[in-house]
Amino acid sequence: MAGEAGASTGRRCPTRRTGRGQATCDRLRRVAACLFVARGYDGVSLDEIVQAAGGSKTNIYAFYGGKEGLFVAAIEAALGEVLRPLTEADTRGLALEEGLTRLGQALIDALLSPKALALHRTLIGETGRFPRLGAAWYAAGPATSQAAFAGFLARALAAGEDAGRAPGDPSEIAVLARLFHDMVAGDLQQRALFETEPAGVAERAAAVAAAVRAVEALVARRG
Amino acid sequence: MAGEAGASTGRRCPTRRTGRGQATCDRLRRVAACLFVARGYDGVSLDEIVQAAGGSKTNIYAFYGGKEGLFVAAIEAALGEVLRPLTEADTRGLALEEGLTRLGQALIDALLSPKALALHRTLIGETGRFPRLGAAWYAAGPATSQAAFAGFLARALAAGEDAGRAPGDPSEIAVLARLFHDMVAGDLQQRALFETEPAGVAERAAAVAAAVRAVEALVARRG
DNA sequence: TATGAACGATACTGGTCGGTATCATTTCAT
DNA sequence: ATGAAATGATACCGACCAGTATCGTTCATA
Repeated sequence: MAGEAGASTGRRCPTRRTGRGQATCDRLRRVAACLFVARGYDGVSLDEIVQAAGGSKTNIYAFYGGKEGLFVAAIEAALGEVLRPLTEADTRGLALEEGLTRLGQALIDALLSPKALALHRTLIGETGRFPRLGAAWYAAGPATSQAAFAGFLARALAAGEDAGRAPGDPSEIAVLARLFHDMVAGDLQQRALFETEPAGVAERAAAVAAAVRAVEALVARRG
Repeated sequence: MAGEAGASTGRRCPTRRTGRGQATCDRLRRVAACLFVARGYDGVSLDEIVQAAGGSKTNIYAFYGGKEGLFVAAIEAALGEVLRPLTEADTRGLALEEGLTRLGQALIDALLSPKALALHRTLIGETGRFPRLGAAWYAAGPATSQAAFAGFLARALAAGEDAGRAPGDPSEIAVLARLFHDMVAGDLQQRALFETEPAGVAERAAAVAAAVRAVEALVARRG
């Protein structure tokens, strides 16, 4: 409910923010993001954030309207960074197998990173209290990855060796992208989230390879 | 740390539990399961559980050793029930497509049920505090489903129309089962967990159908 | 039925936390 | 420079909560 708007009572949102104020505001958000991601909403107290970031609780109410506003701002800022390596991967000119393998590796490495796992855990627990954040996570996560896969698939299938075939219905490509995403991420992510140790390099590579082989089989069989 | 053992201090664990006591013990666990699953560990107070279930806080310490013990007992009891319809599904004698479709439907319906979603959300948030529960969830969830798929695949491939082929390496079948599981559950489960409305019947059926088609393509191509 | 253990209700304790109030200090526009 | 606004530090309030203590009531067994 509370964004960056002013608090209901007490200190008003400043109309003329100081340079120092802006720095404190940013510092609070960064520190809060670390702590919230690591230990969840209820696991972190405002006093702890203030102690680690400097400033005072007064700032939190002036800048973010309260604990909930700070949480939303901190998480939203952290969301975009998780899949950065995937969206920035350059796959132009790569053949189907090579490009999918590279994208799949980037995805699984991003998803199994400690930060992504912690963010996932924190967000899923707070989707009830902050529905907007849940939707934002899906958009910045699975939806973004699938779009990246679909973009590459469309190019690779249009320009591939079997270019004589149908160029690939967009919806068919979207399904393919979704299946690939799920085959790469599904099980390894679940295990990383619920068990203690995430999968090692070999297991990740094997999962990606299996998913790539499956997509190739689907492509070869498509009519 | 605390199972059903006695509390560290205060009232000791009774050596001769009364009939009424047993009933209260069960009622506490059932009510606690509902509340914990719905609102998480921190979201429920002992007073609330006691008020809803009858009995008194004293029982919680006598029977379960404290809040953590009650949480573990309640969640563990709830774990086994989620995938009941999947493990009880009878697929003997069914062909590949029909059996996979039935199993896939059972899986997705179980995973998207409100109870399973709430349990998933609660557990994932508490995996840090209760690692044992996270592992138990994976074992009772994905691992169980995959085993069910693998069992059916082994039978179907051995007895199928193309029985003349290799009977199917067990590890190959396990990979196939994992891929099928992930293709059925992955995206729809993510969306249900993070967005507000779970997918409808049509979308579920489409996801299952796509996964079944993919498995058929893989089976046809295997060598 | 008598008796000791198990159980239920309730109040209390020590601690934590979100949010507010207060006041001293710093910043910046004039 | 100067004063009004912004910021920092701190104390405080009310609410909540896990866990304990106490005592009256109920049950099971002998």
